[in-house]
Amino acid sequence: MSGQTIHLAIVDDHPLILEGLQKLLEGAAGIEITGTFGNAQDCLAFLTTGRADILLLDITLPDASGLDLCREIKQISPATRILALSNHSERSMILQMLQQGASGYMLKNVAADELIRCIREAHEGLLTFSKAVREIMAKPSAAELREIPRLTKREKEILLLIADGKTTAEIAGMLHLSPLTIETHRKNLLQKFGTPNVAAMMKAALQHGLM
Amino acid sequence: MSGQTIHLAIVDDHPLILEGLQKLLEGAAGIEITGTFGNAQDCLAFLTTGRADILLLDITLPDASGLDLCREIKQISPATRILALSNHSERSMILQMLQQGASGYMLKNVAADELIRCIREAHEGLLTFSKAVREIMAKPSAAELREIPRLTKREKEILLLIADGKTTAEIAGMLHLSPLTIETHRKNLLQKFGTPNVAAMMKAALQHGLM
DNA sequence: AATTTTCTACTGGTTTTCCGGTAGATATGA
DNA sequence: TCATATCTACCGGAAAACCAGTAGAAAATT
Repeated sequence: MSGQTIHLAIVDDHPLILEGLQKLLEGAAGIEITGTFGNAQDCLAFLTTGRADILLLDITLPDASGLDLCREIKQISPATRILALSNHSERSMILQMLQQGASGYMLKNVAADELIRCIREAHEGLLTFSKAVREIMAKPSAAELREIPRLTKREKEILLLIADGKTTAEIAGMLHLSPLTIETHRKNLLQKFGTPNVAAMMKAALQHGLM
Repeated sequence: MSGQTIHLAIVDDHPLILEGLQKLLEGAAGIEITGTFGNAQDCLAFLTTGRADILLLDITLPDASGLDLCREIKQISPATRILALSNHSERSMILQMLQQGASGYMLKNVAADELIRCIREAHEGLLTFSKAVREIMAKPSAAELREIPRLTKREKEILLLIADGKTTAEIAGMLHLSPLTIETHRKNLLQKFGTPNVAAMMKAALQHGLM
């Protein structure tokens, strides 16, 4: 693999960005741009027959979100390594891209030499970020660490059972408690999360990493 | 910061690991081990008064999960950078640690020089992983990419509103549709996810990254 | 143009959740 | 020992979700 040509594809909705990246990379030894696309659909069409070792992927596209496209590409072309290239600098977005299978993330102000380094590292099968992204990721924001409901042991146990789709009656049977007891716990959980129903509570709990 | 002594704390439930790490690091210039703990509680007690620039954190502890401890430490001591040091090599676990605010992750078989490099990089405010972890992260498993329900545009729209805690009547009002239409969409969503109710559907949707 | 998919809306009913509380027993902490 | 927190259980009822379908219109695809 080392010494082989890296086949690179790029998706970005701005032609100027595509032009700029091509110019930036044309001097890079061992990197060949095999396709550039302005939207998700063209990229997907290319990948069903074409080949890309590395895909530089913007997150904001006209016909799909980069998150959805990332997940879809990893499904149809698992060997393609995806590097997000985006102006989105929120830590949560970076984590979501990783969750969708991306192998790395760079902000659009990345320098040429760093861009090339990241492309090479991704090609080597390594998770890779530009330095700016590594700094962002090492700094969880205050919002992300905002007060998360402190659940008692029993509450957490019941929350997990609710998440498994169990009804109040089922949970009562499993824990050998009265359904009215479970109803009280549910009520308390909704109050702790400040949510009107289970749907919103599940979202909050998962986003806070309580499950 | 560069040239300053790094105050390092370590949490692991195995005394032999604590001993081994101390031995491994005692020759490292600029790294001072300020505390070692065998459980979550002792570590938390230390951090309420003591100080650690970097915390090496095992995930399996006798009195708490490393995930919960990570989140809790970041809340009481946001400046402390946390590096997970674990035998857990699943990509999902790594992502969860990042979500709880960790600045990096290493497997326990990490070499001494790499361990020291990661400690230094974390101290510099950078996200950092051992090479083995970078390789794992760049390789989403097949299970993670398993078939995810394909939602229509309208279904996704309604799913997001459900996740925001809206009732059928509220969603109907917002979208100018009949509540009966929304009920049909809900039924179809439950069938696509194969879940008995909204709670389980929310869990599945979030874990698949559909939101 | 024909077919398929998506979206819309409906029936009549059952099940489940949510509401806004009260309150005693047990466990835990100071 | 005392205070606090957690867990347990209850009231009566309204609101909401879930069930198992049918079915036509519009949009999208072939």
